[in-house]
Amino acid sequence: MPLSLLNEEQLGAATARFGHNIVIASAGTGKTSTIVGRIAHLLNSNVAPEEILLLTFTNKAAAEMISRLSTLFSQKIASKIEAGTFHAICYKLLKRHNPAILLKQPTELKTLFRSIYEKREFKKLHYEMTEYSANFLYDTYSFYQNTELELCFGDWMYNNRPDHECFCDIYEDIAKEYERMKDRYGYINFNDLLIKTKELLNKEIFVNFKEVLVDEYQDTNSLQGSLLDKIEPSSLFCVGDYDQSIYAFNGANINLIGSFSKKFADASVFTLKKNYRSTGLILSLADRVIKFNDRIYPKELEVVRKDKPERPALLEFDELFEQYRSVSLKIKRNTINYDDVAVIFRNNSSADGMEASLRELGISCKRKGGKSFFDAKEVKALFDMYAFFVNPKDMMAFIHIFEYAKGIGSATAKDIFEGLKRMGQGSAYWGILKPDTSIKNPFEKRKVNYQLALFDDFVDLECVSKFAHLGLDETVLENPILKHPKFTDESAIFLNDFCILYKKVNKIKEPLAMVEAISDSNIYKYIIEMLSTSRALKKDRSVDADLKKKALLNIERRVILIKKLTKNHTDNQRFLNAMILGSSELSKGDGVNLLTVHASKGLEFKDVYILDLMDGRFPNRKLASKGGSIDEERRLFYVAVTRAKDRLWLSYAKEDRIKKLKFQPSLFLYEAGLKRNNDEYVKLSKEK
DNA sequence: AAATGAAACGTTTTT
DNA sequence: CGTTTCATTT
Repeated sequence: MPLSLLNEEQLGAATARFGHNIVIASAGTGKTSTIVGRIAHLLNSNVAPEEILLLTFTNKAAAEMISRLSTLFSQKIASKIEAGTFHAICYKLLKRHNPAILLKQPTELKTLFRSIYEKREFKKLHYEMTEYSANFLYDTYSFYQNTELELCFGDWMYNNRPDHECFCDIYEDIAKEYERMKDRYGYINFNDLLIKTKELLNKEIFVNFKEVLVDEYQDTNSLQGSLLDKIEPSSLFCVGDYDQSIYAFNGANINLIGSFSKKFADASVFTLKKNYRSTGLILSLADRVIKFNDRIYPKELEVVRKDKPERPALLEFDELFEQYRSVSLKIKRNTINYDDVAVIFRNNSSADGMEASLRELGISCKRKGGKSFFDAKEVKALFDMYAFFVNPKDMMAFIHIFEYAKGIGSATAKDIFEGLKRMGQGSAYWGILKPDTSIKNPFEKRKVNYQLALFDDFVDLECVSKFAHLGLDETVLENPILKHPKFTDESAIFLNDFCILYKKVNKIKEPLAMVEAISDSNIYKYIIEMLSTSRALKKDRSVDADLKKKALLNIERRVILIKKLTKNHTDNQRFLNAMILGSSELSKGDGVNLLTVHASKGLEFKDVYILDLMDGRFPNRKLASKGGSIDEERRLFYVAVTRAKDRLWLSYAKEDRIKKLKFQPSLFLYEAGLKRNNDEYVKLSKEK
């Protein structure tokens, strides 16, 4: 019985009556156990597993809790519980009602946004003002969608940035066209998952959950909050910690947790105070610092551990890389098991130096975040092909693939895609596999720029027979798409290889088989040949054979990793979706954990080293202008510190010799009482 | 419209 | 430092 393992305060929360319950759970107080206990209690009270919805911040967290439940109950019961992130759950629901949706990577839709943005003329209206960049506007729009529920984008922009009044209409218009374009292509992004689900709940669809549980409630944003309102469960069980709210940049609305008991008349508030994780000295350090923030709920942490603790230590260094090297050395000397160690930092930029230093000492480490992995061109290319094969409507994927063909850029690639669609009666799928050869001209007549007079309109199509000598596949041979004047022998072969692969993968349902088919194909080999060559280019434009070999090996390694990722996946669509929704959740190998503070959320380690505690870097003062606050930075510090179970080191360097920067110690080191120098402290405090 | 070469830039965090 | 964006050429 899991409930018997809970302490009194946890048990009280876990067995709370149906209704609106909020649990204020400080770091290390057994939040996860309480949620698991709560679900156990529900199941014991004859609530059916499919009547329970568990919303977590990461899919990993959801999987962990479900796995814990499956040991308590049966696997069969545990797997029936709806559990996942807001986004994952919404995706599931949407897909059920509209199977045609295509979830795309955020950067992908940014490209679409930019293409719309770039057609606008700002300067003609106001010479004296500079408009926001497409990038900034996209991010701002995304933030708007997560936080604003009433106003339209233009009005919201006007309220927030009145100096941009003259552009607000254009901004709004861009956003509207962006929405239209997404609709037209069937694309959706992360925000749309929530927005469209909300719309769905507004009309036809009802979901019926006896209880909805929300983990990490402090990081819920207004949009997610409104989604909860729409679901309107008869019983709501939210768990969070005000002091660990670190997602303001994503619209996390700290007021949701603060106003919970005002919003619901029947609300019960539970507080978990007993900390099992950390030593008293670590906790008192965390507590000293977080006390500088305003309190919403009173909070005293109770230290449960009575073992004799090691004092958290300050590490001071003259130079940035000396810090990384010394900390690495310290880890080597101090550590029995590298997996128990975490190195935590505010900015990802700290990771490279640290990783290099660890590697130098032969210490293995793992970094969270597949960002660089999924951004690699060879990975993108593979997944673009994958995406198109699974979903031939995906025009952007098609364009990206064909940009690799010599002489074909995005414009021609689009022509080809539209052409194939026409050849297949509206579906590129048939346009490739069974083109309608009776169509003489598959291309739209377009207005070309006659002023440049560079190219003719596509009135005079080339003859398909000019590729007869290439020995093309029968489906490609007669395909009128080859009439496009941009096709050369080389790009015709590219198309040919593409079609052959398409035919081959057409019936494949297994992700692993799919990845293998793609990576073994001629066309993929052609692409990685291009990539490795360009990576091995020297200044005099000759190819460094050694570098090229290395580049190919790197690519191969990534392909192997992709193959590994297909493990546990049996469905193409789901695999692809998981790659997008959980692209940052993979971490590989074992060894020291290198983590940003954000990534460390919810984790715990015996030994924790916090790096680069310099004013400007942590706290990151650049962010103040962008909606960040020193309070939020302080919460980040609090989260980082409370990851530590046994030992804690706080480290900073006085200078970056490479970038020629001098640093002051972080304000938080003073607040923690680790540094005493009143002049500096007063100065730093004033700056906030 | 695409390829090539030059310059700039950028480092906050996540689904 | 490596990638991304910009400008120039074909």
